[in-house]
Amino acid sequence: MFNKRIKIKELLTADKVNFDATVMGWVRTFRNNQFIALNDGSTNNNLQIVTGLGVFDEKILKRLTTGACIKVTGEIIASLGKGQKVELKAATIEILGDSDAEKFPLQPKKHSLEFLREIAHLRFRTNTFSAIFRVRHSLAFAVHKFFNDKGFVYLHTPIITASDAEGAGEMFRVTTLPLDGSALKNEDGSINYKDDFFGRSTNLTVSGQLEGELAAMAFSDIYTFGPTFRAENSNTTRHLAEFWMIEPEVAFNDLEDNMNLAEEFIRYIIKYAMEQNKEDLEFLAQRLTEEENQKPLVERSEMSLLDKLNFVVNNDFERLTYTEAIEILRESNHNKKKKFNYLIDGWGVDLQSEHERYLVEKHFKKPVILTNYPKDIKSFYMRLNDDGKTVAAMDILAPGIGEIVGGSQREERLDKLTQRMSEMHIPEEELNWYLDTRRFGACPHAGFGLGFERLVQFVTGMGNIRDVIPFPRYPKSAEF
RNA sequence: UCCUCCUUAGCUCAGUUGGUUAGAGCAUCUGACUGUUAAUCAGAGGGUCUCCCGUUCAAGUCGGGAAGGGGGAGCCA
Repeated sequence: MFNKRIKIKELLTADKVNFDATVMGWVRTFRNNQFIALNDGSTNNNLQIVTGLGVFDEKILKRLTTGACIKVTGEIIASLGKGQKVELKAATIEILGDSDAEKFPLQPKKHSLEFLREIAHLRFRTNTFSAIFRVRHSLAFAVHKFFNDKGFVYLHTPIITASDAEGAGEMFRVTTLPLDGSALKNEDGSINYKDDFFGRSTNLTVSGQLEGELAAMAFSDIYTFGPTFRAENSNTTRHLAEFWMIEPEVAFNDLEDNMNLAEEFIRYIIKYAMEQNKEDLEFLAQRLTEEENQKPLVERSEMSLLDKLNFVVNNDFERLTYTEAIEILRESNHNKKKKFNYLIDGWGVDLQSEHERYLVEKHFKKPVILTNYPKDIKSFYMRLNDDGKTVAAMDILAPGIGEIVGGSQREERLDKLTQRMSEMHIPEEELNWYLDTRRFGACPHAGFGLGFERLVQFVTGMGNIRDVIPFPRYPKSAEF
Protein backbone atom coordinates (compact mmCIF):
# COMPACT_ATOMS: atom_id res chain seq x y z
CA MET A 1 0.00 0.00 0.00
CA PHE A 2 2.98 2.23 -0.62
CA ASN A 3 1.01 4.21 -3.13
CA LYS A 4 -1.92 5.02 -0.83
CA ARG A 5 -1.58 8.76 -0.96
CA ILE A 6 -3.70 11.80 -1.55
CA LYS A 7 -2.84 14.10 -4.41
CA ILE A 8 -2.05 17.63 -3.41
CA LYS A 9 -4.62 19.06 -5.79
CA GLU A 10 -7.31 17.08 -3.98
CA LEU A 11 -6.15 18.27 -0.57
CA LEU A 12 -6.05 21.91 -1.61
CA THR A 13 -9.42 21.94 -3.34
CA ALA A 14 -11.33 19.76 -0.85
CA ASP A 15 -11.00 22.29 1.97
CA LYS A 16 -11.38 19.51 4.53
CA VAL A 17 -9.32 19.57 7.75
CA ASN A 18 -8.51 17.46 10.80
CA PHE A 19 -7.76 14.12 9.18
CA ASP A 20 -4.63 12.08 8.57
CA ALA A 21 -3.09 12.01 5.14
CA THR A 22 -0.07 10.66 3.29
CA VAL A 23 1.47 12.78 0.55
CA MET A 24 4.44 12.24 -1.74
CA GLY A 25 6.19 14.71 -3.92
CA TRP A 26 9.22 16.84 -4.58
CA VAL A 27 10.52 19.60 -2.33
CA ARG A 28 10.36 23.04 -3.95
CA THR A 29 11.76 24.98 -1.00
CA PHE A 30 12.41 24.35 2.67
CA ARG A 31 11.97 27.63 4.52
CA ASN A 32 12.97 28.58 7.97
CA ASN A 33 14.02 25.01 8.81
CA GLN A 34 10.31 24.40 9.35
CA PHE A 35 8.17 24.84 6.20
CA ILE A 36 8.37 22.52 3.21
CA ALA A 37 6.70 23.59 -0.03
CA LEU A 38 5.82 20.23 -1.58
CA ASN A 39 4.70 19.69 -5.17
CA ASP A 40 3.48 16.46 -6.75
CA GLY A 41 2.60 17.79 -10.19
CA SER A 42 -1.16 17.51 -9.73
CA THR A 43 -1.34 21.29 -9.48
CA ASN A 44 1.00 24.25 -9.59
CA ASN A 45 0.15 25.02 -5.99
CA ASN A 46 2.36 23.54 -3.31
CA LEU A 47 1.25 21.93 -0.10
CA GLN A 48 2.86 23.51 2.95
CA ILE A 49 4.23 20.91 5.31
CA VAL A 50 5.11 22.03 8.80
CA THR A 51 7.87 20.09 10.52
CA GLY A 52 7.67 21.83 13.85
CA LEU A 53 10.78 22.80 15.78
CA GLY A 54 12.84 20.10 17.42
CA VAL A 55 10.50 17.32 16.28
CA PHE A 56 12.67 15.76 13.60
CA ASP A 57 16.30 14.68 13.57
CA GLU A 58 18.70 17.30 12.18
CA LYS A 59 19.97 14.59 9.77
CA ILE A 60 16.53 14.30 8.16
CA LEU A 61 16.00 18.06 7.97
CA LYS A 62 19.37 18.50 6.23
CA ARG A 63 18.17 16.22 3.46
CA LEU A 64 15.07 18.32 2.71
CA THR A 65 16.78 20.05 -0.19
CA THR A 66 15.23 21.53 -3.31
CA GLY A 67 14.40 18.65 -5.64
CA ALA A 68 14.40 15.88 -3.03
CA CYS A 69 11.53 13.39 -3.17
CA ILE A 70 9.78 12.72 0.12
CA LYS A 71 6.85 10.87 1.68
CA VAL A 72 5.10 12.62 4.54
CA THR A 73 2.29 11.53 6.81
CA GLY A 74 0.49 13.69 9.29
CA GLU A 75 -2.64 15.65 10.00
CA ILE A 76 -4.22 18.10 7.60
CA ILE A 77 -5.07 21.19 9.63
CA ALA A 78 -6.32 24.70 8.97
CA SER A 79 -3.17 26.73 8.31
CA LEU A 80 -1.83 28.79 11.19
CA GLY A 81 -0.16 31.15 8.75
CA LYS A 82 -1.38 33.31 5.91
CA GLY A 83 -1.00 32.33 2.25
CA GLN A 84 -2.74 28.94 2.32
CA LYS A 85 -5.93 27.52 3.75
CA VAL A 86 -4.64 24.13 4.84
CA GLU A 87 -1.29 22.66 5.72
CA LEU A 88 0.04 19.29 6.76
CA LYS A 89 1.50 18.91 10.25
CA ALA A 90 4.15 16.26 9.69
CA ALA A 91 4.25 13.19 11.92
CA THR A 92 6.68 11.15 9.80
CA ILE A 93 8.98 12.18 6.98
CA GLU A 94 10.65 9.63 4.74
CA ILE A 95 13.25 10.63 2.17
CA LEU A 96 12.49 8.65 -0.99
CA GLY A 97 15.20 10.26 -3.08
CA ASP A 98 17.91 12.70 -2.08
CA SER A 99 18.84 15.66 -4.23
CA ASP A 100 22.34 17.10 -3.79
CA ALA A 101 21.73 20.81 -3.35
CA GLU A 102 25.16 21.70 -4.72
CA LYS A 103 24.50 19.82 -7.96
CA PHE A 104 20.74 20.11 -8.59
CA PRO A 105 20.44 22.84 -11.23
CA LEU A 106 16.97 24.12 -10.32
CA GLN A 107 16.97 26.74 -7.60
CA PRO A 108 14.09 28.47 -5.88
CA LYS A 109 14.47 31.45 -8.22
CA LYS A 110 13.51 32.51 -11.71
CA HIS A 111 15.41 30.74 -14.49
CA SER A 112 15.61 31.76 -18.13
CA LEU A 113 13.68 29.65 -20.64
CA GLU A 114 16.93 29.17 -22.58
CA PHE A 115 18.65 27.65 -19.57
CA LEU A 116 15.68 25.40 -18.81
CA ARG A 117 15.68 24.22 -22.42
CA GLU A 118 19.19 22.86 -21.81
CA ILE A 119 17.88 20.83 -18.87
CA ALA A 120 14.60 19.80 -20.47
CA HIS A 121 14.68 16.56 -18.46
CA LEU A 122 14.26 18.57 -15.26
CA ARG A 123 12.19 21.52 -16.42
CA PHE A 124 8.93 19.67 -15.77
CA ARG A 125 9.61 20.47 -12.12
CA THR A 126 9.19 24.20 -12.63
CA ASN A 127 5.88 26.05 -12.29
CA THR A 128 5.94 27.30 -15.87
CA PHE A 129 6.62 23.97 -17.53
CA SER A 130 4.35 21.89 -15.35
CA ALA A 131 1.56 24.34 -16.21
CA ILE A 132 2.39 24.19 -19.93
CA PHE A 133 2.38 20.41 -20.08
CA ARG A 134 -0.80 20.03 -18.06
CA VAL A 135 -2.45 22.42 -20.54
CA ARG A 136 -0.94 20.46 -23.43
CA HIS A 137 -2.43 17.29 -21.99
CA SER A 138 -5.90 18.83 -21.72
CA LEU A 139 -5.75 20.12 -25.27
CA ALA A 140 -4.72 16.68 -26.55
CA PHE A 141 -7.51 15.02 -24.61
CA ALA A 142 -10.01 17.59 -25.92
CA VAL A 143 -8.95 16.81 -29.50
CA HIS A 144 -10.08 13.22 -29.08
CA LYS A 145 -13.19 14.18 -27.14
CA PHE A 146 -14.29 16.67 -29.79
CA PHE A 147 -13.97 14.25 -32.68
CA ASN A 148 -15.23 11.23 -30.76
CA ASP A 149 -18.37 13.11 -29.73
CA LYS A 150 -18.96 13.90 -33.40
CA GLY A 151 -18.59 10.26 -34.46
CA PHE A 152 -15.22 10.60 -36.18
CA VAL A 153 -12.94 7.56 -36.46
CA TYR A 154 -9.42 8.09 -35.08
CA LEU A 155 -7.20 6.74 -37.83
CA HIS A 156 -3.58 5.78 -37.25
CA THR A 157 -1.74 6.69 -40.42
CA PRO A 158 1.74 5.24 -40.93
CA ILE A 159 4.86 6.88 -39.50
CA ILE A 160 7.03 5.27 -42.15
CA THR A 161 5.92 6.02 -45.68
CA ALA A 162 7.18 5.09 -49.10
CA SER A 163 5.55 7.97 -50.88
CA ASP A 164 7.90 10.80 -51.73
CA ALA A 165 5.35 12.80 -53.66
CA GLU A 166 3.45 14.46 -50.88
CA GLY A 167 5.32 17.68 -51.39
CA ALA A 168 4.95 18.92 -47.84
CA GLY A 169 8.67 19.33 -47.26
CA GLU A 170 12.06 17.67 -46.94
CA MET A 171 11.89 14.17 -45.49
CA PHE A 172 13.98 12.11 -43.10
CA ARG A 173 15.15 8.91 -44.73
CA VAL A 174 14.46 5.57 -43.08
CA THR A 175 16.94 2.86 -44.00
CA THR A 176 18.92 -0.07 -42.67
CA LEU A 177 21.47 0.15 -45.49
CA PRO A 178 25.11 0.73 -44.44
CA LEU A 179 26.29 4.35 -44.36
CA ASP A 180 29.88 3.54 -45.30
CA GLY A 181 29.26 3.65 -49.05
CA SER A 182 29.11 -0.12 -49.46
CA ALA A 183 25.38 -0.13 -50.28
CA LEU A 184 24.41 -1.61 -53.62
CA LYS A 185 24.33 0.98 -56.42
CA ASN A 186 22.48 1.22 -59.70
CA GLU A 187 24.35 1.71 -62.97
CA ASP A 188 23.78 5.46 -62.79
CA GLY A 189 25.38 5.60 -59.32
CA SER A 190 22.15 6.04 -57.36
CA ILE A 191 21.38 3.79 -54.38
CA ASN A 192 19.64 0.51 -55.15
CA TYR A 193 17.10 -0.11 -52.40
CA LYS A 194 16.48 -3.76 -53.34
CA ASP A 195 18.34 -4.90 -50.21
CA ASP A 196 16.92 -2.23 -47.91
CA PHE A 197 14.56 -3.29 -45.12
CA PHE A 198 11.43 -2.45 -47.07
CA GLY A 199 12.94 -3.19 -50.46
CA ARG A 200 12.40 0.42 -51.47
CA SER A 201 13.19 3.95 -50.41
CA THR A 202 11.25 5.01 -47.31
CA ASN A 203 10.87 8.14 -45.18
CA LEU A 204 9.26 9.43 -42.01
CA THR A 205 5.83 10.85 -42.73
CA VAL A 206 5.36 14.53 -43.45
CA SER A 207 1.56 14.30 -43.35
CA GLY A 208 -1.12 11.68 -42.86
CA GLN A 209 -3.50 13.44 -45.19
CA LEU A 210 -3.31 11.22 -48.24
CA GLU A 211 -3.86 8.08 -46.18
CA GLY A 212 -6.56 9.94 -44.25
CA GLU A 213 -8.41 10.62 -47.48
CA LEU A 214 -8.49 6.89 -48.23
CA ALA A 215 -10.25 6.18 -44.93
CA ALA A 216 -12.63 9.13 -45.30
CA MET A 217 -13.87 7.39 -48.44
CA ALA A 218 -15.19 4.64 -46.17
CA PHE A 219 -15.94 6.10 -42.74
CA SER A 220 -17.00 9.55 -43.98
CA ASP A 221 -15.40 11.28 -40.99
CA ILE A 222 -11.89 10.52 -39.77
CA TYR A 223 -9.06 12.32 -38.05
CA THR A 224 -5.43 11.63 -37.38
CA PHE A 225 -3.40 12.91 -34.46
CA GLY A 226 0.19 11.84 -34.51
CA PRO A 227 3.83 12.76 -34.91
CA THR A 228 4.98 14.32 -38.16
CA PHE A 229 8.51 14.92 -39.38
CA ARG A 230 10.08 17.58 -41.55
CA ALA A 231 13.79 17.66 -42.33
CA GLU A 232 13.72 21.34 -43.29
CA ASN A 233 16.60 23.38 -41.93
CA SER A 234 14.18 25.65 -40.11
CA ASN A 235 15.47 27.62 -37.15
CA THR A 236 12.50 29.61 -35.94
CA THR A 237 10.25 29.97 -32.91
CA ARG A 238 7.42 28.14 -34.71
CA HIS A 239 9.03 25.14 -36.45
CA LEU A 240 10.09 21.72 -35.21
CA ALA A 241 11.59 18.73 -37.02
CA GLU A 242 9.24 16.46 -35.04
CA PHE A 243 5.81 17.83 -34.25
CA TRP A 244 2.27 16.63 -33.72
CA MET A 245 -0.41 17.28 -36.25
CA ILE A 246 -4.16 16.87 -36.22
CA GLU A 247 -5.68 16.13 -39.62
CA PRO A 248 -9.42 15.62 -40.01
CA GLU A 249 -10.69 14.50 -43.39
CA VAL A 250 -14.43 14.60 -44.06
CA ALA A 251 -16.38 13.18 -46.97
CA PHE A 252 -19.15 15.38 -48.41
CA ASN A 253 -17.70 18.57 -46.87
CA ASP A 254 -16.99 21.59 -49.03
CA LEU A 255 -14.68 24.46 -48.23
CA GLU A 256 -17.23 26.27 -46.09
CA ASP A 257 -18.03 23.13 -44.06
CA ASN A 258 -14.30 22.71 -43.64
CA MET A 259 -13.90 26.22 -42.23
CA ASN A 260 -16.86 25.73 -39.92
CA LEU A 261 -15.37 22.51 -38.59
CA ALA A 262 -11.94 24.06 -38.03
CA GLU A 263 -13.39 27.06 -36.26
CA GLU A 264 -15.68 25.02 -34.05
CA PHE A 265 -12.80 22.65 -33.26
CA ILE A 266 -10.37 25.37 -32.23
CA ARG A 267 -12.98 27.08 -30.06
CA TYR A 268 -13.94 23.81 -28.42
CA ILE A 269 -10.50 22.70 -27.36
CA ILE A 270 -9.47 26.15 -26.12
CA LYS A 271 -12.65 26.35 -24.09
CA TYR A 272 -12.01 22.88 -22.70
CA ALA A 273 -8.53 23.83 -21.51
CA MET A 274 -9.86 27.06 -19.99
CA GLU A 275 -12.32 25.04 -17.94
CA GLN A 276 -9.93 22.25 -16.95
CA ASN A 277 -6.76 24.28 -16.40
CA LYS A 278 -7.99 27.58 -15.00
CA GLU A 279 -5.17 27.95 -12.48
CA ASP A 280 -2.45 26.91 -14.91
CA LEU A 281 -3.65 29.43 -17.48
CA GLU A 282 -3.91 32.16 -14.87
CA PHE A 283 -0.31 31.40 -13.91
CA LEU A 284 0.82 31.46 -17.55
CA ALA A 285 -1.11 34.69 -18.16
CA GLN A 286 0.65 36.28 -15.20
CA ARG A 287 4.02 35.05 -16.51
CA LEU A 288 3.30 36.55 -19.92
CA THR A 289 2.21 39.88 -18.46
CA GLU A 290 5.46 40.10 -16.51
CA GLU A 291 7.42 39.26 -19.64
CA GLU A 292 5.51 41.84 -21.69
CA ASN A 293 6.18 44.50 -19.09
CA GLN A 294 9.88 44.15 -19.89
CA LYS A 295 9.19 45.24 -23.45
CA PRO A 296 8.74 48.78 -24.77
CA LEU A 297 5.12 49.98 -24.70
CA VAL A 298 4.52 49.77 -28.46
CA GLU A 299 5.45 46.07 -28.59
CA ARG A 300 3.13 45.00 -25.78
CA SER A 301 -0.10 43.26 -26.71
CA GLU A 302 -3.31 45.05 -25.85
CA MET A 303 -5.00 42.00 -24.37
CA SER A 304 -3.91 39.66 -21.61
CA LEU A 305 -3.63 35.96 -22.42
CA LEU A 306 -6.97 35.13 -20.84
CA ASP A 307 -8.72 38.03 -22.61
CA LYS A 308 -7.25 36.82 -25.89
CA LEU A 309 -8.47 33.25 -25.33
CA ASN A 310 -11.91 34.45 -24.29
CA PHE A 311 -12.06 36.64 -27.36
CA VAL A 312 -11.26 33.70 -29.66
CA VAL A 313 -13.81 31.47 -27.97
CA ASN A 314 -16.56 34.09 -28.21
CA ASN A 315 -16.02 35.69 -31.62
CA ASP A 316 -16.19 34.47 -35.19
CA PHE A 317 -12.99 34.35 -37.15
CA GLU A 318 -12.72 36.83 -40.02
CA ARG A 319 -13.16 35.11 -43.40
CA LEU A 320 -11.97 36.60 -46.65
CA THR A 321 -10.52 35.51 -49.95
CA TYR A 322 -6.90 35.83 -50.96
CA THR A 323 -7.99 38.38 -53.58
CA GLU A 324 -9.76 40.51 -50.97
CA ALA A 325 -6.73 40.27 -48.70
CA ILE A 326 -4.43 41.49 -51.48
CA GLU A 327 -6.80 44.41 -52.04
CA ILE A 328 -6.79 45.37 -48.34
CA LEU A 329 -3.02 45.11 -48.19
CA ARG A 330 -2.52 47.09 -51.41
CA GLU A 331 -4.79 49.88 -50.20
CA SER A 332 -3.33 49.96 -46.67
CA ASN A 333 -1.42 53.01 -45.52
CA HIS A 334 1.28 50.59 -44.46
CA ASN A 335 1.77 49.63 -48.10
CA LYS A 336 1.42 53.17 -49.46
CA LYS A 337 4.00 54.44 -46.98
CA LYS A 338 6.25 51.59 -48.12
CA LYS A 339 6.54 50.11 -44.64
CA PHE A 340 6.40 46.52 -45.91
CA ASN A 341 9.70 44.96 -46.88
CA TYR A 342 7.81 43.32 -49.72
CA LEU A 343 5.35 45.79 -51.22
CA ILE A 344 2.05 44.47 -52.52
CA ASP A 345 1.52 45.42 -56.13
CA GLY A 346 0.03 42.49 -57.98
CA TRP A 347 -2.15 39.41 -57.72
CA GLY A 348 -0.62 35.96 -57.50
CA VAL A 349 2.31 36.28 -55.13
CA ASP A 350 2.37 34.47 -51.82
CA LEU A 351 1.84 36.55 -48.70
CA GLN A 352 4.86 37.17 -46.49
CA SER A 353 4.78 36.87 -42.70
CA GLU A 354 4.64 40.65 -42.40
CA HIS A 355 1.44 40.75 -44.51
CA GLU A 356 -0.24 38.01 -42.52
CA ARG A 357 0.67 39.75 -39.30
CA TYR A 358 -0.68 43.05 -40.59
CA LEU A 359 -4.04 41.47 -41.47
CA VAL A 360 -4.36 39.55 -38.21
CA GLU A 361 -2.80 41.89 -35.68
CA LYS A 362 -3.39 45.36 -37.14
CA HIS A 363 -6.33 45.28 -39.53
CA PHE A 364 -8.80 42.72 -38.14
CA LYS A 365 -7.30 42.15 -34.67
CA LYS A 366 -8.67 38.58 -34.60
CA PRO A 367 -7.98 35.18 -36.17
CA VAL A 368 -8.39 35.31 -39.94
CA ILE A 369 -9.30 32.58 -42.44
CA LEU A 370 -7.90 33.25 -45.89
CA THR A 371 -9.47 31.31 -48.77
CA ASN A 372 -9.16 30.69 -52.49
CA TYR A 373 -5.46 31.17 -53.06
CA PRO A 374 -3.89 31.21 -56.53
CA LYS A 375 -3.40 27.60 -57.62
CA ASP A 376 0.26 28.12 -58.43
CA ILE A 377 1.26 28.69 -54.82
CA LYS A 378 -0.68 25.73 -53.41
CA SER A 379 -0.57 21.91 -53.43
CA PHE A 380 -1.68 19.60 -56.24
CA TYR A 381 -4.57 18.03 -54.32
CA MET A 382 -6.50 21.25 -53.72
CA ARG A 383 -9.74 21.61 -55.67
CA LEU A 384 -9.63 23.92 -58.66
CA ASN A 385 -12.27 26.66 -58.53
CA ASP A 386 -14.49 27.51 -61.49
CA ASP A 387 -12.38 30.61 -62.28
CA GLY A 388 -9.60 28.21 -63.30
CA LYS A 389 -6.95 30.17 -61.43
CA THR A 390 -7.67 29.73 -57.73
CA VAL A 391 -8.08 26.66 -55.52
CA ALA A 392 -10.46 25.97 -52.62
CA ALA A 393 -7.77 26.35 -49.96
CA MET A 394 -8.01 27.89 -46.54
CA ASP A 395 -5.36 28.98 -44.06
CA ILE A 396 -6.17 30.05 -40.53
CA LEU A 397 -3.85 32.74 -39.19
CA ALA A 398 -3.62 33.33 -35.44
CA PRO A 399 -2.31 36.46 -33.73
CA GLY A 400 1.32 36.08 -32.70
CA ILE A 401 1.72 32.62 -34.22
CA GLY A 402 0.81 32.99 -37.88
CA GLU A 403 -0.42 29.99 -39.83
CA ILE A 404 -1.98 27.50 -37.43
CA VAL A 405 -4.17 25.59 -39.91
CA GLY A 406 -3.74 24.76 -43.56
CA GLY A 407 -6.56 23.00 -45.35
CA SER A 408 -8.63 22.69 -48.48
CA GLN A 409 -11.46 21.05 -50.29
CA ARG A 410 -9.77 18.23 -52.18
CA GLU A 411 -9.83 17.77 -55.94
CA GLU A 412 -12.14 14.78 -56.41
CA ARG A 413 -12.28 14.96 -60.24
CA LEU A 414 -9.75 12.48 -61.62
CA ASP A 415 -9.01 14.39 -64.84
CA LYS A 416 -8.43 17.70 -63.07
CA LEU A 417 -6.28 16.01 -60.42
CA THR A 418 -4.04 14.16 -62.86
CA GLN A 419 -3.68 17.30 -64.93
CA ARG A 420 -2.46 19.23 -61.86
CA MET A 421 -0.07 16.39 -61.03
CA SER A 422 1.49 16.44 -64.44
CA GLU A 423 1.79 20.25 -64.34
CA MET A 424 3.66 19.91 -61.05
CA HIS A 425 5.75 16.94 -62.27
CA ILE A 426 4.33 14.45 -59.76
CA PRO A 427 4.54 10.93 -61.22
CA GLU A 428 1.13 9.22 -61.27
CA GLU A 429 2.56 5.76 -60.64
CA GLU A 430 3.78 6.94 -57.20
CA LEU A 431 0.23 7.76 -56.14
CA ASN A 432 -1.84 5.13 -57.87
CA TRP A 433 -3.35 4.05 -54.59
CA TYR A 434 -4.38 7.64 -53.92
CA LEU A 435 -5.87 8.09 -57.38
CA ASP A 436 -7.98 4.95 -56.84
CA THR A 437 -10.19 7.00 -54.49
CA ARG A 438 -11.00 9.18 -57.50
CA ARG A 439 -11.57 6.14 -59.70
CA PHE A 440 -13.94 4.27 -57.41
CA GLY A 441 -16.74 6.19 -55.75
CA ALA A 442 -15.12 9.61 -55.60
CA CYS A 443 -16.96 12.28 -53.65
CA PRO A 444 -16.45 15.89 -52.65
CA HIS A 445 -14.43 16.04 -49.44
CA ALA A 446 -12.31 18.38 -47.43
CA GLY A 447 -9.86 18.45 -44.56
CA PHE A 448 -7.17 20.39 -42.82
CA GLY A 449 -3.99 20.06 -40.81
CA LEU A 450 -3.55 21.79 -37.50
CA GLY A 451 -0.12 22.09 -35.94
CA PHE A 452 -0.69 20.98 -32.37
CA GLU A 453 2.34 22.74 -30.90
CA ARG A 454 1.32 26.02 -32.52
CA LEU A 455 -2.04 25.72 -30.85
CA VAL A 456 -0.36 24.96 -27.52
CA GLN A 457 1.78 28.05 -28.09
CA PHE A 458 -1.29 30.15 -28.69
CA VAL A 459 -3.10 28.87 -25.61
CA THR A 460 -0.13 29.06 -23.23
CA GLY A 461 1.25 32.31 -24.64
CA MET A 462 4.71 30.78 -25.03
CA GLY A 463 6.79 32.54 -27.67
CA ASN A 464 9.04 29.62 -28.64
CA ILE A 465 7.62 26.34 -29.94
CA ARG A 466 10.55 24.50 -28.32
CA ASP A 467 9.00 25.25 -24.95
CA VAL A 468 5.63 23.60 -25.60
CA ILE A 469 6.84 20.10 -26.54
CA PRO A 470 8.60 18.03 -23.85
CA PHE A 471 11.69 17.12 -25.88
CA PRO A 472 12.02 19.38 -28.90
CA ARG A 473 13.80 18.19 -32.03
CA TYR A 474 15.23 20.81 -34.36
CA PRO A 475 18.38 21.24 -36.47
CA LYS A 476 21.47 20.24 -34.49
CA SER A 477 19.37 19.23 -31.51
CA ALA A 478 18.03 15.82 -30.50
CA GLU A 479 19.00 15.73 -26.82
CA PHE A 480 17.28 13.38 -24.34
C1' U B 1 19.99 28.38 -45.29
C1' C B 2 20.29 34.03 -44.88
C1' C B 3 20.45 38.63 -41.70
C1' U B 4 21.38 40.31 -36.79
C1' C B 5 22.70 40.24 -31.66
C1' C B 6 24.86 37.42 -27.71
C1' U B 7 28.56 33.86 -24.96
C1' U B 8 32.31 36.45 -17.92
C1' A B 9 30.96 32.06 -10.99
C1' G B 10 25.71 26.86 -10.52
C1' C B 11 21.90 30.93 -12.43
C1' U B 12 20.96 36.22 -14.01
C1' C B 13 24.18 39.96 -15.19
C1' A B 14 28.02 44.40 -14.53
C1' G B 15 33.10 45.07 -16.10
C1' U B 16 35.26 52.51 -18.26
C1' U B 17 39.90 54.87 -23.63
C1' G B 18 43.45 47.54 -23.73
C1' G B 19 46.87 48.20 -17.78
C1' U B 20 48.00 45.54 -10.76
C1' U B 21 44.62 40.52 -7.30
C1' A B 22 37.80 40.17 -12.72
C1' G B 23 32.77 42.17 -9.40
C1' A B 24 27.26 42.12 -7.81
C1' G B 25 22.50 39.74 -6.75
C1' C B 26 20.54 34.97 -6.27
C1' A B 27 22.00 29.78 -5.37
C1' U B 28 25.51 26.63 -2.37
C1' C B 29 28.19 25.91 2.43
C1' U B 30 28.83 27.51 7.88
C1' G B 31 26.50 30.04 11.88
C1' A B 32 22.35 32.94 14.05
C1' C B 33 17.06 33.47 14.19
C1' U B 34 12.32 30.84 14.22
C1' G B 35 4.91 31.02 11.53
C1' U B 36 7.90 31.31 7.04
C1' U B 37 5.63 32.31 1.63
C1' A B 38 11.66 32.80 -3.97
C1' A B 39 12.13 33.79 4.72
C1' U B 40 15.69 37.13 7.05
C1' C B 41 20.71 38.47 9.08
C1' A B 42 26.23 37.57 9.31
C1' G B 43 30.34 35.11 7.18
C1' A B 44 32.85 31.71 3.67
C1' G B 45 33.95 28.99 -0.69
C1' G B 46 33.26 29.26 -5.89
C1' G B 47 36.25 31.75 -12.49
C1' U B 48 40.44 27.76 -18.43
C1' C B 49 36.21 35.40 -19.02
C1' U B 50 33.00 29.42 -24.96
C1' C B 51 37.22 27.58 -28.13
C1' C B 52 41.33 28.45 -31.79
C1' C B 53 44.52 31.92 -34.26
C1' G B 54 46.37 36.88 -34.52
C1' U B 55 47.70 42.31 -33.10
C1' U B 56 50.30 44.31 -28.66
C1' C B 57 55.28 45.37 -23.71
C1' A B 58 50.22 43.98 -21.98
C1' A B 59 43.72 41.16 -24.25
C1' G B 60 37.56 39.59 -20.55
C1' U B 61 38.21 44.25 -23.58
C1' C B 62 40.87 44.97 -30.44
C1' G B 63 40.88 41.75 -35.32
C1' G B 64 39.88 36.91 -37.96
C1' G B 65 37.75 32.04 -37.67
C1' A B 66 34.87 28.02 -35.25
C1' A B 67 31.07 26.22 -31.95
C1' G B 68 26.69 27.13 -29.13
C1' G B 69 22.46 30.28 -28.04
C1' G B 70 18.59 34.41 -28.79
C1' G B 71 15.61 37.33 -32.26
C1' G B 72 14.03 38.08 -37.38
C1' A B 73 13.43 36.02 -42.56
C1' G B 74 12.58 31.87 -45.95
C1' C B 75 10.24 26.76 -46.05
C1' C B 76 5.52 25.40 -43.49
C1' A B 77 1.89 23.22 -39.40
